[in-house]
Amino acid sequence: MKHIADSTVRRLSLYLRFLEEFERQGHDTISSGELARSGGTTSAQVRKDLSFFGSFGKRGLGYAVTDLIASLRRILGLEARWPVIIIGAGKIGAALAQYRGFGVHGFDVVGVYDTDPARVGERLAGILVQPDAALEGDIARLQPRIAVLCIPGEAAQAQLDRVAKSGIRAVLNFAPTALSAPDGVAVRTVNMATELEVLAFALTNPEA
Amino acid sequence: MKHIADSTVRRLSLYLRFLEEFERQGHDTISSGELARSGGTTSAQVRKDLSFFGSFGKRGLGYAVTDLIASLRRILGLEARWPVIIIGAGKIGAALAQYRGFGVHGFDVVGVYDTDPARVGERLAGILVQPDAALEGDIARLQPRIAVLCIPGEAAQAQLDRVAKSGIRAVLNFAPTALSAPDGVAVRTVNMATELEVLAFALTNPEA
DNA sequence: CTTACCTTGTGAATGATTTCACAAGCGCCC
DNA sequence: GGGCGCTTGTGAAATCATTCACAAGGTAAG
Repeated sequence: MKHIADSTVRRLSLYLRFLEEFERQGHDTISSGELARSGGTTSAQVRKDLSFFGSFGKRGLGYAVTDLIASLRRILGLEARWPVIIIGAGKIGAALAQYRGFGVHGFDVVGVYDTDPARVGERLAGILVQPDAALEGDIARLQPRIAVLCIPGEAAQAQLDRVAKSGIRAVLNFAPTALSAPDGVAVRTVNMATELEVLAFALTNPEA
Repeated sequence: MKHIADSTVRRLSLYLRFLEEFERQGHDTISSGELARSGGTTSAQVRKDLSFFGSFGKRGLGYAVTDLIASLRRILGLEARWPVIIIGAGKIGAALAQYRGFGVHGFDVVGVYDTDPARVGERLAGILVQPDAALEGDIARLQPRIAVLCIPGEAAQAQLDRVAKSGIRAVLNFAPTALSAPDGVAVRTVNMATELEVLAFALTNPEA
């Protein structure tokens, strides 16, 4: 397959959000233009994004909402559910573990881990917090595909390397550090400081 | 000023993170190559990013760490502190309100708001949760420059429009919806579902 | 002072992404 | 069936971002 740009995949996910909303509102079909307006992009962009994966619309009519949802879910790899582990049961980790939107979108939290004995044994949304030492065994047993790191920056690289060694190939990092990703491991970092700084820049340079 | 790409600003923020770390480790100077290696980019990229704003290095020697930190902070608009309000004191809002990293990077949480009477009056990291109705008055009084939305998706657009009307020009959105930004308002959305879906796509299409 | 060695800053080249523009397809109505 | 209005899918063009490559400038040592 031709390489697909990250920006394209992000937009596909966004389109999926809107299509789900459109479906709830009872719409049967939608045009690239309507989808574009919801997502702040252009109709040509929508069509180009989809064209990388095939042809999903009917000329003159638009896209069948339900079919397009199914196609996008297949494209994004959401036909099966993805087991996820959360590493770190602090404020952010606990908030994520209890976030129901996770499950709605096809991701199941199958484990939560922490090094702090005071947190081990806590129950978060039906999951018992496990000791950090249980990680390798649980990865082998539960076969999670994605790890979410909710730990301090200084611990993040070590835990990334550790889960990578156990076979995890996708990591979502909330630690405020850039990580160097082991070969073949997809890492995405969500960094609050960076997001705020981009906003500060925008406020400081209104014209840029 | 020439328009600066979003990707450039994000990298500048990343460079700043590394430079702070380098400074702690006692380094006086750093070359574009070293900075690039830390941030997973190339030396030419580092130099090009900086060149949009001026000339900060010494040929043959590299960059003076402390000076470059100061320059980046000035470029990003971090010379003054930014007052921030958090709207929504649920799991995520409360976690953010208590996150110390906020303050470290020059952002001060000056208000937390919630519509739920049960949450109003709670104390989060020294801030009392205020009723939603106090929002307009507090914005006029406290002059926050950034609002962080930690509320359900269906409420997000309305609250965005509301704070925009009160004069807020930068919003960080944690609600799982794309928002249409009023004119002149910078909005950044952090969407967990999208991040996870990008990872699911990467796992499903290892070659893409 | 001169040479050897580094590293920056930056036009030019390349590569990637977005936008344009239009032929082709479909539904509907007469 | 033919014409009209609408919308897709897609090469080609334009724009935007990254990488290359090298002249210019600096340090250090002899």
